[in-house]
Amino acid sequence: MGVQTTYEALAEPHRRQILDLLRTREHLVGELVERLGLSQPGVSKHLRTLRDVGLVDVRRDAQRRWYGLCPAPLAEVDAWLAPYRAFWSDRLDALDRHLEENPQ
Amino acid sequence: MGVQTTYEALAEPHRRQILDLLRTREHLVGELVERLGLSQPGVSKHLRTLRDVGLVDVRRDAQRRWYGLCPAPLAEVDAWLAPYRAFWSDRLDALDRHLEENPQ
DNA sequence: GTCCTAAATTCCTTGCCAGATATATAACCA
DNA sequence: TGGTTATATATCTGGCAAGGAATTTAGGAC
Repeated sequence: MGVQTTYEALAEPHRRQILDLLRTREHLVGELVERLGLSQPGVSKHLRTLRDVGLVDVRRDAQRRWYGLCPAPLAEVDAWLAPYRAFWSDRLDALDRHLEENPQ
Repeated sequence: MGVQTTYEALAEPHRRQILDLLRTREHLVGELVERLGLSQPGVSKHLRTLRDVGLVDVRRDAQRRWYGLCPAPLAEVDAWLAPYRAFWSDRLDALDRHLEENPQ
């Protein structure tokens, strides 16, 4: 139940922030709590959401849990974005041409 | 008020569907209503949301409104995604596994 | 003017999400 | 054993988003 798609998971700013942190290295829940300034249950709930959509995985270490990034679902978003990318790369090309043809 | 970020706008499947349709050509509200199977006010409200975050613009034509794509905000998402892209360019197999486990 | 069409806005309901507090689980240590 | 640490879950609440029906706005045709 609840958040089911990668897009929904990314809609929440704190969850994007968590992913940004996990991109550099694995983090403990407590570390994320400190960084985000949220309550511990709040962070745990976001991590649960991210895990449910496959953006994150857990490694147990005694009482601790190391959370790490699972980038695969982001590739799906990237694939959706792909046909749009042609759009603004075209426009940037047009801008480049315009600037070349109209030097300052 | 309401939806304020591109990410939130993209979280709603109907809105992504609208963008996909506008990618090919401009559309009238009525055309989108037919394609989406939503009520006319429902579609108008999604279009309002998309316009508020700058993903769409309108061209008036008598009583009609032609809606067109504004891809610029998607470039922002693409920029956020960029550092993650390095992750799966190494591991395209991870994407394959993910898509196999989550078929559409 | 009246009628018709296209789209936006208003109003209302329903459902769900984010957040906090409190409690539970579980592993370590003395 | 009891106490402490780390994290998860339960419960509650406020707010807001999505949807439809009804209404309003605005333009065009007659």
